[in-house]
Amino acid sequence: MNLRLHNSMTRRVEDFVPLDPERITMYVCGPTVYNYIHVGNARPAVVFGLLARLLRRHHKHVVYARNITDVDDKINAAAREAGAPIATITTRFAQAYHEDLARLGVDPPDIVPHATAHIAEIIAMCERLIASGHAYAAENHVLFDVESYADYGKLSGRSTEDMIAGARIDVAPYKKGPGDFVLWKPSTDDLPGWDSPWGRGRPGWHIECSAMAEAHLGDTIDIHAGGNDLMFPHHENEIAQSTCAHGGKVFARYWLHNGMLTFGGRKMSKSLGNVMILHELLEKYPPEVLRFLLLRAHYRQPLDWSESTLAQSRATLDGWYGVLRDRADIELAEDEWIVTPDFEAALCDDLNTPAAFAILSGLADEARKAASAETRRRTLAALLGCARLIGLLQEDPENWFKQTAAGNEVDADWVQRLLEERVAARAARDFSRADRIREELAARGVVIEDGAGGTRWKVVEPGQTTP
RNA sequence: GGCCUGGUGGCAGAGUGGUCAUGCAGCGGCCUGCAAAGCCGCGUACGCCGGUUCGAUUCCGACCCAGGCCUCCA
Repeated sequence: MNLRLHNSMTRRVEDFVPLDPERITMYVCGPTVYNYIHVGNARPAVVFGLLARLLRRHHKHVVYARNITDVDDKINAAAREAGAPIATITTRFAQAYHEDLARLGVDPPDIVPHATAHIAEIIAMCERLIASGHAYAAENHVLFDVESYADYGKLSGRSTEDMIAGARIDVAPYKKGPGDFVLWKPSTDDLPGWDSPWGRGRPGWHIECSAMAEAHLGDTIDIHAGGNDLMFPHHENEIAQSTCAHGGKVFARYWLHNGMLTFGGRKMSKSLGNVMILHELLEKYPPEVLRFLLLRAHYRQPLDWSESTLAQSRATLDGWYGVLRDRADIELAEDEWIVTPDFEAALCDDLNTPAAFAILSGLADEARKAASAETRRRTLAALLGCARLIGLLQEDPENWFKQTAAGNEVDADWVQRLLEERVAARAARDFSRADRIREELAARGVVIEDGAGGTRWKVVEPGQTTP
């Protein structure tokens, strides 16, 4: 495998060469757990989860950490609003996060560090940064001194002057420089807090990732990934903290950033209110449709979420499942499934999932049309193997076509009864009656197909929007 | 205003200096009692203007447009 990845730090696609081939380390920024996530938040988990899967195919020891940030002012606000303890909120939504992602076919990471379990490490890192002159305490805060780190701004491509020119930062009086950011801040009695050398307080936003990456993965990690909206200030600040806390050692060797999901042409974001909640989408759509849609565009590109793209995704998967259903006579054990070199090469080319799907379509085509039984068998094994790698076509083909959307429950016995009546009508050449039965089924979203082996049926989305 | 992406056929979406992406939708045909599914066939797509080149959608420059970051954000 020749894996190539786009490194945001250099802005180019580079060969991935691990620091230690015996232990590959990857850190992905996870959610702040104060509510259900929206699909946009699921994109990095899906995309970089796929990357982890790819890495594991060729490296014995991949250590993949994806954190849970469970201390944050938004959590405090959510807890107050719900009248519930903070831990109730964070536990509930962290669990929902893991469950919802599992349904999307995302493998759990090796390590899921929680910020509140690393307060000692956070405090220790603050102390080290103060001792080395990169941070200072002021009015019960600890702040990072941006001026002390010459490379500050390198990842996001901005200079300290640019940032000051932006001037939208509220400059607190205790800050030495306007760009300095908080590592530790004081807590009032009603807020969660921990004792520290600077009084009772809590960590600022960025320090937890630096502390957790260090604790679990080491000073220098291979891959650090997240949404491109985190490049500044979150990742920039992580780099500053970690690099300075580690005597100038490189923090992350490859920075990967996924593009944003858009909805109605705008970034899907909580502040704009144009979000689609993953938990709710999973009630309405087969999870593979959501997963496929998330992988249909290259991960660095923006991806628009719409009824149309959902319908197109469903239609494409229907086509592939149709092949599986028509080839159900071929017995293939899972260990006979294979991943073709071109499919893997597409994924290894900076996760070019659209190219990989083009290959999958070709395999589906061959599996259906191949003249020889041997070729059909081989291409079907490839279709299943490649699809499994990318996390699709894992459902039973018959069930796939009978999946119902919420509010469109179909009684299979009822369908069966009508189909039998229709068989009788057709045998009697009473076609008008047969057609009335078909229309009755169609009204409930059931489409029937007469074939050599009898009549089969499938459910389509009621009121499905035509792309 | 600064920094950064991107503008590809009806829609979605890869890619490339010189025959092909791919998917969805559509159209014609075969098949079917009729459909559906399947099969066969069908589309002078690369924002605009210049430049480089034998040749540019692909490289360079200007312009227009869209989006992202600069504030919490995947």
